Amino acid sequence: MATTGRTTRQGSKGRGERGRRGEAVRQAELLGIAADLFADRGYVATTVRDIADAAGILSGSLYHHFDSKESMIDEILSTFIDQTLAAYEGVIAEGKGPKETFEGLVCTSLESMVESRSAILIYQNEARFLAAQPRFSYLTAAHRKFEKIWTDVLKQGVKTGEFRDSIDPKLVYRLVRDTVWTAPRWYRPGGSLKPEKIIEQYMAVLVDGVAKH
Amino acid sequence: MATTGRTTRQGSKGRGERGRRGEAVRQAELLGIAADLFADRGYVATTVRDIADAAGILSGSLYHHFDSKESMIDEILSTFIDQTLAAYEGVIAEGKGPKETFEGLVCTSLESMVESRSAILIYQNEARFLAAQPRFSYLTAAHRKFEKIWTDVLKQGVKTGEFRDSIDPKLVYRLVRDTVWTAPRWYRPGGSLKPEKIIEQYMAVLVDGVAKH
DNA sequence: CTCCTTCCCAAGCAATTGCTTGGTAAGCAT
DNA sequence: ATGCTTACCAAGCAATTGCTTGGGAAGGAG
Repeated sequence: MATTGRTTRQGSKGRGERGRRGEAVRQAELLGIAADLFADRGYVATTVRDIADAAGILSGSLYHHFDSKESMIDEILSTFIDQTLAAYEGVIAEGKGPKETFEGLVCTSLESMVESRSAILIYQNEARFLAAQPRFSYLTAAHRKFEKIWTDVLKQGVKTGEFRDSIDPKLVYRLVRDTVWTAPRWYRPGGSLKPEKIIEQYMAVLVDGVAKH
Repeated sequence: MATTGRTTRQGSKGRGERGRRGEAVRQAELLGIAADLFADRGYVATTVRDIADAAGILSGSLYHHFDSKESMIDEILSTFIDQTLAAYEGVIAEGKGPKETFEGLVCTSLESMVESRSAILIYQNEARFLAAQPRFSYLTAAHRKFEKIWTDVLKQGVKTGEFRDSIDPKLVYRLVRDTVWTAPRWYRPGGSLKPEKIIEQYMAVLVDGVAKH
């Protein structure tokens, strides 16, 4: 096991590449690699050796940049949540009506699939298990903020009469949330199915349903 | 629970049975325990010792009933898929119109939350990773059957004019599927939120949307 | 040049993993 | 009593896990 032929790490690239760059840059690089692996193998199933291999270094070397495997997923998730929360608040800040705001939230969520696909997948797949640990209590907090943002918009829409008053905001929030956050599971970046098409269809169904009126 | 409720196999009918009837009962019992653990800790994160502990036996004793941990999840998933496929085909067999059939499929899927909650969660969380292995190729096959059933109904509805002709059957199928299969993540059996309420709200949104017409 | 820091390798450790082996107590039939 | 089967325990093994330690090569600063 110890005598794998992988000991010569630099492939085509020379040592010169190992020049001095910002630590933050290298960290972000490694986090991107880790996020991709966590996303398509699962966090527990991904070993630190997997991550190191994908990065072209040895597993021990990862610990020069990170305290632990856990702090990697921590960084990935907290960054994603900060971004998402900021994006949502940006939509709210536009001060439009409930229907347009609702559409804006759906749109924003689906759009983030392109640049945050891995993070969304990790959040969807692992957050539920991680949230039990104190370290990841911010996940539960974020969850509540998300819920408030969405349900407020739905309630407002019912009040103004734009949304049907028979809807249960909490339940509809869950439906919509599950819908938009699960799309990255089958969405393939760069595929023939464009995000715009998905947004159009999802928006149409969520707002008007599948039935003809 | 650990009471040795020995099955009285007095009849001893066919010799082919070889007295394995008690074994099937115990197996189902252990599978239920394993399914619950897989569902709320994840398959990889659940150890065979966890399962054995929950069952009140030692980990090695599990291997009297199962070849491997993998064959446990295999059994759980294949059983779930068979049940679901049968239920879907039952709805189709009623021979109703597209809208009622669509509603029947949504209803059936959500209803299965009650008795197959763990299995749905496992299917949602682990199938994507497992499907890569040849042993679990039936997951991909089932996936295709599900897709055909749903999209056929949607296409039929467009043809009869009950559904809007602007919908993309494949995309809408994904939306609906993700929606109904993700609900078990937050649904709590025995809670105050009844499945009927969820079904009613989900049906309303998916068919008619949130907007007032 | 020398010193210091950065970023990595080489080796390995303690714990945990899925699973195996050999044995045994209990039930039932002959 | 004898023999067979069932369902378990007790012990442990090989592999893998996250992580640690000690060192070494490279480059900027003095």
